[in-house]
Amino acid sequence: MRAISIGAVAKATGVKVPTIRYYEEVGLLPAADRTASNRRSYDETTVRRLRFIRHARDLGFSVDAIRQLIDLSDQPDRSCGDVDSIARLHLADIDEKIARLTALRSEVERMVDEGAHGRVADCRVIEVLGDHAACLHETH
Amino acid sequence: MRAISIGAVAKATGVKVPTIRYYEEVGLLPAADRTASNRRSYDETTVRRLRFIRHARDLGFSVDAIRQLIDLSDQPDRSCGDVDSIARLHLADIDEKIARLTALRSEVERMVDEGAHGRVADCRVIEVLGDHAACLHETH
DNA sequence: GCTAAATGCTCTAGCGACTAGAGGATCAAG
DNA sequence: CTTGATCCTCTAGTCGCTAGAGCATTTAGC
Repeated sequence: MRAISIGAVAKATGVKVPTIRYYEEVGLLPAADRTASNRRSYDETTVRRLRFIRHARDLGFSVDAIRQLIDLSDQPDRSCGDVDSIARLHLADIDEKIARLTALRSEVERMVDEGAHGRVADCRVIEVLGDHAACLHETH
Repeated sequence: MRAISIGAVAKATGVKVPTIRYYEEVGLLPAADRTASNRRSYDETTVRRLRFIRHARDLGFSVDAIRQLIDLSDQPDRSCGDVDSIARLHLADIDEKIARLTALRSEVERMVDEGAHGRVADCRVIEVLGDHAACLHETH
């Protein structure tokens, strides 16, 4: 394996240099080997791990969830169940966010649909914001 | 108007005490009057304003957007157009978030639906995360 | 071989919207 | 008069980075 600089790793993975250092700091990446002049030196293993991390982040997994997934993927003989339940938890989380946003959306849309009147004094948006009773749902 | 303590305002609005102080700090609320012993002293005006703020926050408006809305609502003779466009911008923002989350959702669901195999070594979740090519969409 | 630009290093601070806690003053009820 | 609730300010932490200062080192062109 030949050595790769942090900049080259950044180019290869699309993860920015400071972000790579940050991932090291928070324990998503092991402390990198250093050259004689103290620069971080990587190999293909790190590039693969970073691609994994980036992909999981793109899918919205938290850094903490990714740490757990990495720990699990380092123990290939364990049951897949734990990995699966992390992913399912994340799915439930996404569902909740979508549901919440959809409820908000209808509320805000209703607000703007009631129309812009001439003056701020008659503005439905301001009025609705000031009076929770004007809302469809108790809980947004 | 009689004086209301910060705790009473918190109870009346559902906004926590430290959050009220924070809103003052960032300029959503004017600096409160103080009693002889330096405690914040409010009246009904603040309670109404805080309800407005809280409602807007519940609907996902940013503190910055709320600051603009408050400024506008203090000028009742202006056109309602600016208020309306803030709300419409927010609506577009919500739509974008929903679209993004929906795309993520399908990706993550597909991942967990491919099933938990016996060992982590065969786990589809780990595999998909490690290989972006296994995804439906180029951009999540 | 020399110089200048690029890249690397560490450290600190900032984003948004709070939340938590320390350490101290004051108030209200029994 | 004491006790507990409430209030004050200040600092630091949350999450996942991003930006910048102020250096050292490497690389490319000449």
